[in-house]
Amino acid sequence: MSRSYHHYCPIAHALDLVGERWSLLVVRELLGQGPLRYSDLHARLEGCGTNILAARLKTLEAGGVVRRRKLPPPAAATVYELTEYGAELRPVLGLLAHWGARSLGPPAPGEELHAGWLAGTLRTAVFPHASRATIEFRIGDEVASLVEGSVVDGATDRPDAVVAGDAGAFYCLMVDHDLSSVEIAGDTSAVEALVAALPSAPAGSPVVSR
Amino acid sequence: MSRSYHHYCPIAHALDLVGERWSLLVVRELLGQGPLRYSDLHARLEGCGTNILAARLKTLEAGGVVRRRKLPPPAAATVYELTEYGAELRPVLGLLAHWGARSLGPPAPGEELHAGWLAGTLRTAVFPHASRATIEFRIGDEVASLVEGSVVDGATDRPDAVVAGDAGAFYCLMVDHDLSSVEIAGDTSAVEALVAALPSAPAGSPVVSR
DNA sequence: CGGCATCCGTGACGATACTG
DNA sequence: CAGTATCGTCACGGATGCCG
Repeated sequence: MSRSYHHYCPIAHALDLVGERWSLLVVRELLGQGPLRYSDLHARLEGCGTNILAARLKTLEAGGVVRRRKLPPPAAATVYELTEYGAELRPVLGLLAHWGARSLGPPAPGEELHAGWLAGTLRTAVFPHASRATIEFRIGDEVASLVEGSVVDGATDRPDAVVAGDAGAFYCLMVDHDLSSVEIAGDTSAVEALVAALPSAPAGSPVVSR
Repeated sequence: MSRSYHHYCPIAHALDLVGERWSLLVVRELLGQGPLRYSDLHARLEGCGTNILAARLKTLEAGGVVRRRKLPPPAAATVYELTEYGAELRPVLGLLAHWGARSLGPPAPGEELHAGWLAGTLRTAVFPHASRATIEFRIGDEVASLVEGSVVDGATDRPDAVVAGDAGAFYCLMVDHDLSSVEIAGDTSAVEALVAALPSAPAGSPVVSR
C-alpha cells in the first residue's frame, strides 16, 4: 500500500505487489508446499517476525496473489494459498532461482536449510509431468520422490532411479546438469531425461520492461 | 550486505543480491538503455534519492551484477553497466514484467512515464533478432523503431509497418497480443509475427526453488 | 494451541543540502 | 557531474500479550 514506486511500468507494478521483503519467499513456500497455515508458514520462514508475516499476507491478499481459506469443520483451520494469479509466479521464481543458483556457491556454509526443502525444490523446479519416471532423491537427510510427474515426500516403491548426495551436489545436478557429483543407482537415463527437461540456459524471449 | 535472509536457497540468495528496493529497477534501466552515467540513471529512477542510488550501486557492484567503468578521455565519465551475470536477469525481468503487466490495469492513471520508456521496453522485451522486419512505434509522444532486430530511437525510413496508439494499447499489444487496440499501417503481418515471437504464456520449466 | 495485534529498539529509506 | 552528509520517518525484526 504505502510505498509504491508510482511508475506506470509492469516491473515496478509487479514489485509493488511482491517486491517487499519476504513476499517472494512466502510465495516460494506456498508454491512448494501448497496451502499452509499461518504457523507453518511462519515456521518455514526463519527470521521473519510474526507481525511482518501478517503484514505481508495482508498485502499479498490485497494484491490478489494470496487467498485466505477456511478449511471445513473436521479440521477447522484457516490456510493461505496462492490465487491462480499468484501461482503464475512459478516461472518467475523458477528463473530467479536459476539465476541465483549460479552464484550460490558451495554446499552449505552454516545457513538455514530446513525440513521439506527438497520436496519444495522439486515441486517448484520440475514442471508438472515433465518426467514420467519414478525417481527417488536422498539429499542430505531429506528424502523425496518424483512419481509420475508429481512430487511426494519420502521414499517410494520400485523407483526407476535413486539419486543420492548432499545439497551442493543436488544443486550441481539441477543447475549445471552435472550428474557426476551425485550418486545414481538404477536407470541413469531417467535422471538424464529429467534434467534435460530443465532449461539449462534461459530460453525464450521476455515480454515487456516498461 | 546487512540484511541477508541467511537461507541456503537460490531464491533467497538472488533476493540478497537484487531484492532490495530499487535494485531491480536499476537493472531494468541498464538492460533497456545500456551503460548509463550516475546522473542519467538517477534521472530515470523517479523517486529514488541520490544516496539510495549510490548505496544500491555499491551493493549491486559487490554482488557482481553491475560494474563501474571509466570511459576513455575524449568523454571521460564513469558509467554503470551490467556484468554478464547481471545481464542474465533479462529473462527474469521479462517474465516478471509479463506477470505484472497482467494486473497493471488501464492506460495511465497519473503515474510516471518518462522519456525513453518505449525504446527501453522494446529493448528489454524483444529478444534480439526476434524479427527482421522494420517496425516503427508511435506510442503517446514517444517514437522508437525496430530495425533488423535491434531498437533505435525515433522514426525510421521506409518501415514495413507503423504501430500507433497510447501506452495502454501498447500493453494490450505486448501482453495480450491484441492487435485491435493499436492502429497499424503497412504490413500488419510483420507486427503479427513480432508479437507471435513473444511468449504469450510463460513457457519452459523453471529450475530450483530451494 | 493457532492466529494474529501491540509495543519498542534499530536500521533502512527518502528528501534535501552540500562538496570535490 | 558524481556522489557524500545529515536528518526525520517509517519499515523491519524481536518479544510479548491477547483472544478464539
